[in-house]
Amino acid sequence: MRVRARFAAFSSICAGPYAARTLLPARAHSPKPFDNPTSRQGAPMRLSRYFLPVLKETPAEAQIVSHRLMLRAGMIKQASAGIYSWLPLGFKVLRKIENIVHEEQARAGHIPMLMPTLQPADLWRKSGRYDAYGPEMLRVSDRHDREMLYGPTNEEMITDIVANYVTSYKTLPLTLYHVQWKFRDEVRPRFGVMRGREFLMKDGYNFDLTKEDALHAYNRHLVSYLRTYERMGLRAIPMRADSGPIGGDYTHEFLVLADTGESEVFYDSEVTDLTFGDREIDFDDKAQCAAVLEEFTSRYARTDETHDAAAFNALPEERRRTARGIEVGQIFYFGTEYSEKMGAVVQNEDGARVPLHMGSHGIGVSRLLGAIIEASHDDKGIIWPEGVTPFHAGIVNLKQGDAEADAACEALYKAMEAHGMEPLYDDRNERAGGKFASMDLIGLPWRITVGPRGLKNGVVELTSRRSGESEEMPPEAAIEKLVQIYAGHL
RNA sequence: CGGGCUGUAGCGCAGCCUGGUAGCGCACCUGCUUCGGGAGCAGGGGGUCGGAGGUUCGAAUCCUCUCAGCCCGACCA
Repeated sequence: MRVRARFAAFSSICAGPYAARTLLPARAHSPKPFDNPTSRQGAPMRLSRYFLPVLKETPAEAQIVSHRLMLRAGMIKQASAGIYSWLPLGFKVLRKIENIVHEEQARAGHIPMLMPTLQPADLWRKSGRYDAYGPEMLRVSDRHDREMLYGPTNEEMITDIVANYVTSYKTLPLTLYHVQWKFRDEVRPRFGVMRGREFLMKDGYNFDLTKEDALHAYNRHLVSYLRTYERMGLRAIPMRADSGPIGGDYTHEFLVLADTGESEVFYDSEVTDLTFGDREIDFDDKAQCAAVLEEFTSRYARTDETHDAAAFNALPEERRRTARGIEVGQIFYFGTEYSEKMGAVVQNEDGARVPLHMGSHGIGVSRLLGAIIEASHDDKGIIWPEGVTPFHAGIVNLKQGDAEADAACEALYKAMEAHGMEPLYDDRNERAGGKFASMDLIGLPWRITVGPRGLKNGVVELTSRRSGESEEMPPEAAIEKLVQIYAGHL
C-alpha cells in the first residue's frame, strides 16, 4: 500500500526536484585515454535498418519507471527472472556507460583485465566464503562433478592471481580491475536491471604494501568514482555505509537519489551542492585525493544502515534531508584479511614477508541504466544525459519521399557522422506523430526535425528533449550547435 | 523462504462463476486515402487458451498436480 502510493507520486517527483538535484548539466571532458573497441559500433544508424522494437503499451511485469521505459524503448527483453537480453539500444547505452568507466579507471591509473564468470569452489573454500555466502551464490557442477560457482564477486580470484605472481614490494602499488558479468541468485529479483540476478559490474582491487598506501587507493577511487558518475550526468553522493559480508572498516556507498531507491538515506542538504567539475586532479597526489575525500564526505550523509540520529539531528533543521537512494557503487578498504587467507604476501625492503593491504571497489554498470532513467525521464519517456545517450541526435524526416526533405536529412546524417557524432535517422515512412513519440520515448537529448515547410525557408528545427524547446536554424547551424554541445563527450 | 495474485496471438486484455470447439484493442501483411504529435476505410495472417493428469458425450472454463511470472514481507548491489 505504502509502496503503491510511492509509485503513484513517483513520476512527478522525478520530473521535478529530484531531477534537478540528481542531474548535472553537460560538461566538457578531455579526450578518452581508453578506447574500448566494443563501445564504438560504427554506429550512426537509419531506423529503417535498425532493430528498435518499441512498445506502445507497457508489459504487465514492469512496476517501476525505468523498467517500463527500458522495455518500451526496446532496450531489454527478459529471458527469465532477473536475467535480460540487451537489445541493440540497451546494449549501446550499456557500452557507453562501460566505456566511461574504463576511461576513468585508466585516468586513475588502474589496469584492466578480465577474469572468468565461472570460478572453482576451492578458491572460495580458502577464504571461507564458500560456506558463508549462502544460497545467493549460484553453484554448479561440471561433468567431472567438480564444484564451480558463477562468481558474485572476485576477491578470491584476483588475490590468488596476485599471490602467485607478486612477490616483491617493488611491484606495488597495483590496482587491477575488470568489467564482467556477475550472478547473485536473489530470492526476489525485481525492478528490471536495477535488481537483476545477472548483472554487469566493474570490480577493482588494490594491492598495497602499507595501510597508508591502501587508504590512498581508497581515496583515489572515491575521486575517480565522483568523476565517473558526473560524466554519466549523475549526482552520486558518497555515504558512509555498512561493510556487509565483504568486511572492513572503511567503506562508502555512492547513491543516486530516486524515489525507487532501495536504501533510505539521511543527508545534509549541502552535499547535493557539491560537484567535482573539471578540476585538475593528480591521482598520485595523496594529499589532493585525501582533500577531495574530506570535502565530499565530511558532511553528514548516511544510509539507514549507519544512520546516527543524534548526529543528524545536530544539523540545522532546514539542512536535514531524508530520501531514498539507488546504490550505484561502493568502495572498501579491508586490510589484510584476504591476502592472509589467500597467501598474498610480498617481501618488503627489509626482506620480511608481509601480507598485502587490499581494498575492493565496485560500480554497478548494468544497474546504472536503471538509475539514470529513474533520475532522468518524464511522462513521454527517457531523457538521456549527453554523456551516455545511445545516439547524439535523432533526425526526423517529416515527409519521407520528398526529394528535398530526404536530401536534407541525408546531408545532416553525413555531417553528424563527419563530426564523429552518431545520428539516428528516422527514415521510416511513418507519420510525424509516430516519429516524435518514438524519439521522445527512447530519449535522445536532441532532435533535428526536417520538413518541407521549414526547408522552404532554409531552416530545420533543433529540439531539446529535456526542455522541449525548439529553435529554427539553418542545417549547418544545427550541426555546429551539436558539435558544441557534445564537445568533450565524443 | 512465508503470504497474495496472474498465465488466453508479439504486447495489453475480455471470455472462466453458469462446460458446447476462442474474441477485442494495439502491433503485423495488402490496397486506397491521409501526412508537423502514436491517422481513416476496406481486406487479411497469426493462438494445441503455460504444462501434465483427471471428471465429462464435450474442458480456456470444473478438480488435482506441476512449471513460470508478478506483488508484499524477510534478504540484497
